Amino acid sequence: MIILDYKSNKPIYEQIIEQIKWNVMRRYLKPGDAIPSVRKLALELSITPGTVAKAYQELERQQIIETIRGKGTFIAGELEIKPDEKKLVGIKKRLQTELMELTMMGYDRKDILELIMEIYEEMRVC
Amino acid sequence: MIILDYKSNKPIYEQIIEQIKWNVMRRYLKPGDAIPSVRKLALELSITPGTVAKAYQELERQQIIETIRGKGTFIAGELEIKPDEKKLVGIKKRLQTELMELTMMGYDRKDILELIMEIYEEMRVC
Amino acid sequence: MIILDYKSNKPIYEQIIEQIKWNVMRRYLKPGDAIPSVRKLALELSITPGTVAKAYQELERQQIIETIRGKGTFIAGELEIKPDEKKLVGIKKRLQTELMELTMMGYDRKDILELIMEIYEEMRVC
Amino acid sequence: MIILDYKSNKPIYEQIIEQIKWNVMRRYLKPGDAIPSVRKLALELSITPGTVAKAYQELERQQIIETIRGKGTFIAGELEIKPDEKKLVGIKKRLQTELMELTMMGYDRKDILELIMEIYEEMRVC
DNA sequence: GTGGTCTAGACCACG
DNA sequence: GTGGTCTAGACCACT
Repeated sequence: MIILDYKSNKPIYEQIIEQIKWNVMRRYLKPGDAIPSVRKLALELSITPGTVAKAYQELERQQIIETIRGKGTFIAGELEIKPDEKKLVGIKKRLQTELMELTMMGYDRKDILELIMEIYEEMRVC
Repeated sequence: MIILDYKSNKPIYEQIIEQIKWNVMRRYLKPGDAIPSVRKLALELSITPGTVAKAYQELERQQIIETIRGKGTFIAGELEIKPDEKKLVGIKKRLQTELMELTMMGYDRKDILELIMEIYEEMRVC
Repeated sequence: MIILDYKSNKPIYEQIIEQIKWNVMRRYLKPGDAIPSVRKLALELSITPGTVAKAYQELERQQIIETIRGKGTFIAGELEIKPDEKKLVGIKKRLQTELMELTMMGYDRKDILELIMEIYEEMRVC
Repeated sequence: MIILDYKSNKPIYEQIIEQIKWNVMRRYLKPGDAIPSVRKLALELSITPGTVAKAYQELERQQIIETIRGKGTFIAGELEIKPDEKKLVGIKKRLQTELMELTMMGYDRKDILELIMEIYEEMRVC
């Protein structure tokens, strides 16, 4: 199940990518599982097929899904967990920005760690 | 000193906002300090004054800076430190996204907390 | 329908903000209603899209409207109704100025209250 | 005594005009009373003489003060309280805008009248 | 199509 | 000198 937030600044297609990746990681979707066709998902989400197609293209580029012509789209074999230094640098930069905002809102070290823990737990449940 | 990354997807005016906030938080800029005029900073950064003005206006809206008509722009006296539920929700959402990315890269709870602490300490170095 | 007074000292973008707020308050625009696109309104009013965009961005910050990427702009679901101390101080200052002017024109307490009531009733006519 | 708010959007010279007019109306300044020279007031307020001069010019145009060459500047003879329809229309428009803002902040008829009364009483005291 | 960002100018009021 | 507003374009990402 994918839930979209149309008001978010995050593009719809990125939200789809993120949620499918998350489902794969949490093993709700396993290698070989079929995922809905572009049209079907587009209908389900009431968005244009182009947006879904864009998400699927990116997922295929990242080798998370595979499209088999005439058959459909499937979760790819195995996820590689490779430490990506470049990606980590980006994450750290963005985390730092958010931590700065929190600090300016009056959050101290304890508050921030508590918030992070809270978000982490919420995330594991969903 | 403000350094722009023209290749970043982050808008230039947001980069300016972030770096000025940063300088305020690290006490490089103190209440009452003047910041460069719109035109001067625009010249320095080789961008148009409009872009700098947009950044300054947003900073004023957030009460980080104050403009005095015909005089210039200055760091505001009191910093906010007011709880803003809406803003916090946005921050939490963005933090969750980053935490998800980390989890997908193999980070567990301990690793994440360590990373956050590391970023926090880097940030606090005054 | 928005009517601009080009001779007014009030900036065009503020006039747009005010009139849209006005229409929302009088229920001519209801939550979920679409408002004209930036370009369309700009054409209608014979102004540049940038000016309309500025008005829309301020309205979005005030959570009067919501923009959905690639779709358009809509009246927000919930209207604020949150006490904003800073904003109230500004309003009081401006009201005091007008009350002073009225007093200097010979209005006493009764006259002022009558005038306020008259303006209020005019405004409430839905 | 004149008190300036440098952070206000209201121009300094307008603040001076407003406060002198107010003092005249409240009879703290009576016809024939001398007011400080441009330079003296500028020194007192730590502003440039040009700004004071601008205020005095406007006050003279409105026949509230008179400049006698070589003698100084004085409060003019009698204030005419003439109902100025054009001015009243402007005041009503601005009052309506503020009332709209208050209504959108959740103020009802009673709240608004109370606020107006409160502002009116504060004004009479100062 | 939509809004968001940016450029390169201009004019204005203010001090 | 300062910031505020506006114009008339442009390019971009998203849907």
